[in-house]
Amino acid sequence: MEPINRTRPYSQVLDRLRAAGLRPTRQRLALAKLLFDGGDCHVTAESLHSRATAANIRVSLATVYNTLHQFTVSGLLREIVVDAARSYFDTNITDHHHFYLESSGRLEDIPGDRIVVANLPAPPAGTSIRRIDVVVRVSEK
Amino acid sequence: MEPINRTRPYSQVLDRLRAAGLRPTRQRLALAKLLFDGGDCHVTAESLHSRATAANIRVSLATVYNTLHQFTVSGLLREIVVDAARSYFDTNITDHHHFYLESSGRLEDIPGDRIVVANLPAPPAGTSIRRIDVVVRVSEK
DNA sequence: GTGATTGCAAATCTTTTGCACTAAA
DNA sequence: TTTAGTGCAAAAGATTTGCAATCAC
Repeated sequence: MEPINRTRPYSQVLDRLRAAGLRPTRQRLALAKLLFDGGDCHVTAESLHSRATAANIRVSLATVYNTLHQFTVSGLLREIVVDAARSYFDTNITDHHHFYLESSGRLEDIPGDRIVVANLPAPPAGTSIRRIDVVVRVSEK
Repeated sequence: MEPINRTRPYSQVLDRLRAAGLRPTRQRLALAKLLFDGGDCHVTAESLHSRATAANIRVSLATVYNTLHQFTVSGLLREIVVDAARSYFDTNITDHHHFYLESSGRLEDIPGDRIVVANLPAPPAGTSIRRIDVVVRVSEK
Protein backbone atom coordinates (compact mmCIF):
# COMPACT_ATOMS: atom_id res chain seq x y z
CA MET A 1 0.00 0.00 0.00
CA GLU A 2 1.10 3.58 -0.70
CA PRO A 3 2.33 5.45 2.33
CA ILE A 4 0.15 8.42 3.24
CA ASN A 5 1.25 11.87 1.96
CA ARG A 6 3.38 10.46 -0.76
CA THR A 7 1.70 10.76 -4.10
CA ARG A 8 4.78 9.55 -5.89
CA PRO A 9 7.74 8.20 -3.94
CA TYR A 10 11.17 9.52 -4.76
CA SER A 11 12.33 6.04 -5.59
CA GLN A 12 9.92 5.81 -8.49
CA VAL A 13 11.68 8.56 -10.39
CA LEU A 14 15.00 7.19 -9.27
CA ASP A 15 14.20 3.71 -10.51
CA ARG A 16 13.01 5.17 -13.76
CA LEU A 17 16.39 6.79 -14.34
CA ARG A 18 18.20 3.64 -13.26
CA ALA A 19 16.10 1.54 -15.61
CA ALA A 20 17.01 3.91 -18.43
CA GLY A 21 20.68 3.50 -17.62
CA LEU A 22 21.05 7.13 -16.59
CA ARG A 23 23.05 7.94 -13.51
CA PRO A 24 20.64 9.62 -11.11
CA THR A 25 22.41 12.90 -10.56
CA ARG A 26 20.89 15.73 -8.53
CA GLN A 27 19.93 17.62 -11.69
CA ARG A 28 18.42 14.66 -13.50
CA LEU A 29 16.40 13.67 -10.46
CA ALA A 30 15.10 17.19 -9.99
CA LEU A 31 14.13 17.58 -13.66
CA ALA A 32 12.58 14.11 -13.75
CA LYS A 33 10.46 14.96 -10.72
CA LEU A 34 9.28 18.17 -12.38
CA LEU A 35 8.49 16.29 -15.57
CA PHE A 36 6.91 13.11 -14.28
CA ASP A 37 5.30 14.09 -10.99
CA GLY A 38 2.05 15.39 -12.45
CA GLY A 39 3.47 18.50 -14.01
CA ASP A 40 2.96 19.78 -17.54
CA CYS A 41 2.92 17.22 -20.28
CA HIS A 42 4.52 19.49 -22.85
CA VAL A 43 7.67 21.47 -22.22
CA THR A 44 10.33 23.36 -24.09
CA ALA A 45 13.90 23.58 -22.80
CA GLU A 46 13.21 27.16 -21.85
CA SER A 47 9.95 26.41 -20.02
CA LEU A 48 11.45 23.55 -18.07
CA HIS A 49 14.42 25.67 -17.13
CA SER A 50 12.05 28.38 -15.86
CA ARG A 51 10.09 25.87 -13.83
CA ALA A 52 13.31 24.55 -12.34
CA THR A 53 14.47 28.02 -11.43
CA ALA A 54 11.06 28.81 -9.91
CA ALA A 55 11.37 25.64 -7.82
CA ASN A 56 14.78 26.75 -6.58
CA ILE A 57 16.59 24.10 -8.53
CA ARG A 58 19.87 25.36 -9.93
CA VAL A 59 20.43 23.82 -13.37
CA SER A 60 22.05 25.40 -16.37
CA LEU A 61 20.08 25.72 -19.58
CA ALA A 62 22.71 23.61 -21.33
CA THR A 63 22.10 20.80 -18.87
CA VAL A 64 18.35 21.08 -19.44
CA TYR A 65 18.92 20.65 -23.17
CA ASN A 66 21.25 17.73 -22.61
CA THR A 67 18.88 16.10 -20.15
CA LEU A 68 15.86 16.46 -22.42
CA HIS A 69 17.76 14.73 -25.20
CA GLN A 70 19.07 11.98 -22.96
CA PHE A 71 15.53 11.35 -21.70
CA THR A 72 14.26 11.29 -25.28
CA VAL A 73 16.90 8.82 -26.42
CA SER A 74 16.11 6.66 -23.39
CA GLY A 75 12.42 6.64 -24.23
CA LEU A 76 11.30 8.63 -21.20
CA LEU A 77 10.20 11.56 -23.37
CA ARG A 78 9.06 12.14 -26.90
CA GLU A 79 10.08 15.08 -29.04
CA ILE A 80 7.31 16.85 -30.94
CA VAL A 81 7.99 19.01 -33.97
CA VAL A 82 5.28 21.62 -34.40
CA ASP A 83 7.22 24.84 -34.65
CA ALA A 84 10.46 25.49 -36.45
CA ALA A 85 11.38 28.00 -33.78
CA ARG A 86 11.67 25.61 -30.84
CA SER A 87 11.53 21.97 -29.75
CA TYR A 88 8.78 20.55 -27.59
CA PHE A 89 9.03 17.46 -25.42
CA ASP A 90 6.09 15.38 -24.27
CA THR A 91 5.93 13.21 -21.16
CA ASN A 92 3.13 11.24 -22.77
CA ILE A 93 5.00 8.59 -24.74
CA THR A 94 1.94 6.60 -25.76
CA ASP A 95 0.56 6.73 -29.29
CA HIS A 96 -1.24 10.06 -29.68
CA HIS A 97 -1.40 13.33 -31.57
CA HIS A 98 -1.77 17.07 -30.95
CA PHE A 99 -3.72 20.24 -31.28
CA TYR A 100 -1.31 23.14 -31.60
CA LEU A 101 -2.32 26.72 -30.86
CA GLU A 102 0.35 28.73 -32.64
CA SER A 103 -0.47 32.07 -31.05
CA SER A 104 0.26 30.83 -27.54
CA GLY A 105 2.51 27.87 -28.26
CA ARG A 106 0.13 25.60 -26.31
CA LEU A 107 -0.18 21.89 -27.12
CA GLU A 108 -3.13 19.63 -26.31
CA ASP A 109 -3.25 15.87 -26.66
CA ILE A 110 -5.50 13.94 -29.01
CA PRO A 111 -5.81 10.25 -28.11
CA GLY A 112 -4.21 7.97 -30.69
CA ASP A 113 -7.42 6.14 -31.47
CA ARG A 114 -9.19 9.30 -32.61
CA ILE A 115 -7.35 9.39 -35.90
CA VAL A 116 -7.43 6.87 -38.69
CA VAL A 117 -4.76 6.84 -41.31
CA ALA A 118 -6.17 4.82 -44.17
CA ASN A 119 -4.83 3.56 -47.44
CA LEU A 120 -1.37 5.05 -47.01
CA PRO A 121 0.91 4.73 -50.06
CA ALA A 122 4.03 2.60 -49.68
CA PRO A 123 6.86 4.53 -48.03
CA PRO A 124 9.81 5.58 -50.22
CA ALA A 125 11.93 2.67 -51.45
CA GLY A 126 14.23 1.24 -48.81
CA THR A 127 12.47 2.88 -45.89
CA SER A 128 9.98 1.81 -43.27
CA ILE A 129 7.57 3.78 -41.16
CA ARG A 130 8.91 4.83 -37.81
CA ARG A 131 6.12 7.07 -36.59
CA ILE A 132 3.09 9.02 -37.75
CA ASP A 133 2.58 12.51 -36.35
CA VAL A 134 -0.65 14.40 -36.78
CA VAL A 135 -0.70 18.09 -35.88
CA VAL A 136 -4.02 19.89 -35.94
CA ARG A 137 -3.16 23.58 -36.12
CA VAL A 138 -5.80 25.76 -34.57
CA SER A 139 -6.14 29.51 -34.22
CA GLU A 140 -8.08 31.93 -32.09
CA LYS A 141 -11.64 32.07 -33.42
CA MET B 1 -2.53 27.15 -78.16
CA GLU B 2 0.88 26.84 -76.51
CA PRO B 3 3.79 27.95 -78.66
CA ILE B 4 6.22 25.16 -79.50
CA ASN B 5 9.36 24.85 -77.34
CA ARG B 6 7.91 26.76 -74.46
CA THR B 7 6.86 24.48 -71.66
CA ARG B 8 6.04 27.41 -69.44
CA PRO B 9 6.07 30.94 -70.76
CA TYR B 10 7.87 33.60 -68.77
CA SER B 11 4.67 35.54 -68.50
CA GLN B 12 3.04 32.79 -66.50
CA VAL B 13 5.44 33.28 -63.63
CA LEU B 14 5.22 37.02 -64.09
CA ASP B 15 1.43 37.00 -63.94
CA ARG B 16 1.58 34.82 -60.90
CA LEU B 17 3.66 37.40 -59.06
CA ARG B 18 1.45 40.23 -60.30
CA ALA B 19 -1.66 38.37 -59.17
CA ALA B 20 -0.10 37.97 -55.74
CA GLY B 21 0.57 41.69 -55.58
CA LEU B 22 4.32 41.19 -55.59
CA ARG B 23 6.45 43.47 -57.71
CA PRO B 24 8.19 41.20 -60.23
CA THR B 25 11.79 42.02 -59.52
CA ARG B 26 14.69 40.23 -61.15
CA GLN B 27 15.30 38.13 -58.04
CA ARG B 28 11.68 37.17 -57.45
CA LEU B 29 11.21 36.20 -61.07
CA ALA B 30 14.34 34.08 -61.04
CA LEU B 31 13.40 32.32 -57.81
CA ALA B 32 9.80 31.84 -58.95
CA LYS B 33 11.03 30.21 -62.16
CA LEU B 34 13.26 27.87 -60.17
CA LEU B 35 10.39 27.02 -57.87
CA PHE B 36 7.48 26.72 -60.26
CA ASP B 37 9.02 25.61 -63.54
CA GLY B 38 9.14 21.91 -62.78
CA GLY B 39 11.86 22.07 -60.19
CA ASP B 40 11.85 20.48 -56.77
CA CYS B 41 8.62 20.62 -54.83
CA HIS B 42 10.33 20.91 -51.46
CA VAL B 43 13.05 23.41 -50.69
CA THR B 44 14.81 24.96 -47.76
CA ALA B 45 16.19 28.49 -47.90
CA GLU B 46 19.66 27.01 -48.14
CA SER B 47 18.80 24.56 -50.93
CA LEU B 48 17.04 27.21 -53.01
CA HIS B 49 19.94 29.57 -52.55
CA SER B 50 22.33 26.83 -53.74
CA ARG B 51 20.18 26.14 -56.78
CA ALA B 52 20.10 29.83 -57.58
CA THR B 53 23.86 30.10 -57.28
CA ALA B 54 24.31 27.00 -59.44
CA ALA B 55 22.06 28.61 -62.07
CA ASN B 56 24.21 31.73 -62.01
CA ILE B 57 21.55 33.80 -60.33
CA ARG B 58 23.00 36.21 -57.83
CA VAL B 59 20.66 36.50 -54.84
CA SER B 60 21.57 36.95 -51.22
CA LEU B 61 20.47 34.36 -48.68
CA ALA B 62 18.55 37.08 -46.86
CA THR B 63 16.55 37.79 -49.99
CA VAL B 64 15.83 34.08 -50.42
CA TYR B 65 14.43 33.98 -46.88
CA ASN B 66 12.39 37.12 -47.46
CA THR B 67 11.10 35.85 -50.79
CA LEU B 68 10.10 32.44 -49.41
CA HIS B 69 8.09 34.16 -46.69
CA GLN B 70 6.48 36.63 -49.08
CA PHE B 71 5.50 33.75 -51.37
CA THR B 72 4.09 31.86 -48.40
CA VAL B 73 2.04 34.81 -47.19
CA SER B 74 0.77 35.30 -50.74
CA GLY B 75 -0.31 31.68 -50.97
CA LEU B 76 2.20 30.68 -53.65
CA LEU B 77 4.03 28.38 -51.25
CA ARG B 78 3.27 26.42 -48.13
CA GLU B 79 5.57 26.07 -45.17
CA ILE B 80 6.04 22.58 -43.75
CA VAL B 81 7.28 21.91 -40.25
CA VAL B 82 8.98 18.54 -40.03
CA ASP B 83 12.33 19.34 -38.51
CA ALA B 84 13.10 21.80 -35.77
CA ALA B 85 16.45 22.47 -37.40
CA ARG B 86 15.17 24.09 -40.59
CA SER B 87 12.09 25.26 -42.48
CA TYR B 88 10.80 23.58 -45.59
CA PHE B 89 8.64 25.17 -48.27
CA ASP B 90 6.41 23.26 -50.66
CA THR B 91 5.29 24.39 -54.10
CA ASN B 92 2.36 22.01 -53.84
CA ILE B 93 -0.28 24.10 -52.10
CA THR B 94 -3.11 21.61 -52.47
CA ASP B 95 -4.33 19.56 -49.53
CA HIS B 96 -1.77 16.81 -48.93
CA HIS B 97 0.68 15.32 -46.46
CA HIS B 98 4.26 14.01 -46.29
CA PHE B 99 6.68 11.21 -45.83
CA TYR B 100 9.81 12.55 -44.18
CA LEU B 101 13.14 10.73 -44.34
CA GLU B 102 15.05 12.25 -41.46
CA SER B 103 18.45 10.87 -42.38
CA SER B 104 18.52 12.68 -45.71
CA GLY B 105 16.03 15.46 -45.08
CA ARG B 106 13.98 14.32 -48.10
CA LEU B 107 10.23 14.92 -48.28
CA GLU B 108 7.72 13.02 -50.42
CA ASP B 109 4.10 13.91 -50.98
CA ILE B 110 1.10 11.87 -49.89
CA PRO B 111 -2.14 12.85 -51.65
CA GLY B 112 -4.64 14.45 -49.32
CA ASP B 113 -7.31 11.86 -49.94
CA ARG B 114 -5.11 9.03 -48.66
CA ILE B 115 -5.61 10.00 -45.05
CA VAL B 116 -8.79 10.05 -43.05
CA VAL B 117 -9.02 11.95 -39.82
CA ALA B 118 -12.06 10.58 -38.03
CA ASN B 119 -13.85 11.41 -34.85
CA LEU B 120 -11.57 14.30 -33.90
CA PRO B 121 -12.25 15.80 -30.46
CA ALA B 122 -13.45 19.40 -30.37
CA PRO B 123 -10.54 21.85 -30.66
CA PRO B 124 -9.55 23.78 -27.52
CA ALA B 125 -12.16 26.32 -26.38
CA GLY B 126 -12.23 29.48 -28.47
CA THR B 127 -10.23 28.01 -31.35
CA SER B 128 -11.01 26.63 -34.76
CA ILE B 129 -9.08 24.29 -37.02
CA ARG B 130 -6.84 25.99 -39.51
CA ARG B 131 -4.99 23.02 -40.95
CA ILE B 132 -4.18 19.37 -40.34
CA ASP B 133 -0.65 18.20 -41.01
CA VAL B 134 0.29 14.56 -41.15
CA VAL B 135 3.97 13.64 -41.17
CA VAL B 136 4.90 10.01 -41.67
CA ARG B 137 8.45 9.71 -40.42
CA VAL B 138 10.38 6.95 -42.13
CA SER B 139 13.89 5.64 -41.69
CA GLU B 140 16.36 3.58 -43.70
CA LYS B 141 15.32 -0.06 -43.44
C1' DG C 1 40.00 7.17 -7.30
C1' DT C 2 37.99 7.45 -11.89
C1' DG C 3 34.88 8.05 -15.28
C1' DA C 4 30.42 10.24 -16.06
C1' DT C 5 28.10 14.69 -15.54
C1' DT C 6 27.75 19.58 -14.95
C1' DG C 7 28.20 24.58 -15.67
C1' DC C 8 29.73 28.17 -18.03
C1' DA C 9 30.98 30.65 -21.89
C1' DA C 10 31.98 30.48 -26.44
C1' DA C 11 30.72 28.56 -30.80
C1' DT C 12 27.38 27.25 -34.26
C1' DC C 13 23.44 27.37 -37.08
C1' DT C 14 19.30 29.18 -38.89
C1' DT C 15 16.72 33.13 -39.50
C1' DT C 16 15.77 38.23 -39.06
C1' DT C 17 16.88 43.10 -39.23
C1' DG C 18 18.92 47.87 -40.11
C1' DC C 19 20.32 50.65 -43.48
C1' DA C 20 22.47 52.54 -47.56
C1' DC C 21 21.88 51.46 -52.39
C1' DT C 22 19.26 50.04 -56.58
C1' DA C 23 15.56 49.27 -59.48
C1' DA C 24 10.50 49.09 -60.77
C1' DA C 25 6.53 51.92 -61.79
C1' DT D 1 10.71 60.70 -58.98
C1' DT D 2 9.05 57.87 -55.49
C1' DT D 3 8.60 53.80 -53.15
C1' DA D 4 9.44 48.96 -52.83
C1' DG D 5 13.04 45.65 -52.90
C1' DT D 6 17.94 44.16 -52.39
C1' DG D 7 22.45 43.03 -50.37
C1' DC D 8 25.41 43.00 -46.86
C1' DA D 9 26.84 42.59 -42.41
C1' DA D 10 25.45 42.51 -37.94
C1' DA D 11 21.98 40.89 -34.58
C1' DA D 12 19.04 37.63 -32.61
C1' DG D 13 17.44 33.09 -31.05
C1' DA D 14 17.79 28.36 -30.21
C1' DT D 15 20.82 24.75 -29.52
C1' DT D 16 25.60 22.58 -29.07
C1' DT D 17 30.13 21.98 -27.56
C1' DG D 18 34.86 22.29 -25.15
C1' DC D 19 36.82 21.98 -21.01
C1' DA D 20 37.85 22.41 -16.16
C1' DA D 21 35.45 21.49 -11.92
C1' DT D 22 32.34 18.30 -9.51
C1' DC D 23 29.83 14.26 -8.30
C1' DA D 24 28.16 9.26 -8.22
C1' DC D 25 29.75 4.92 -7.62
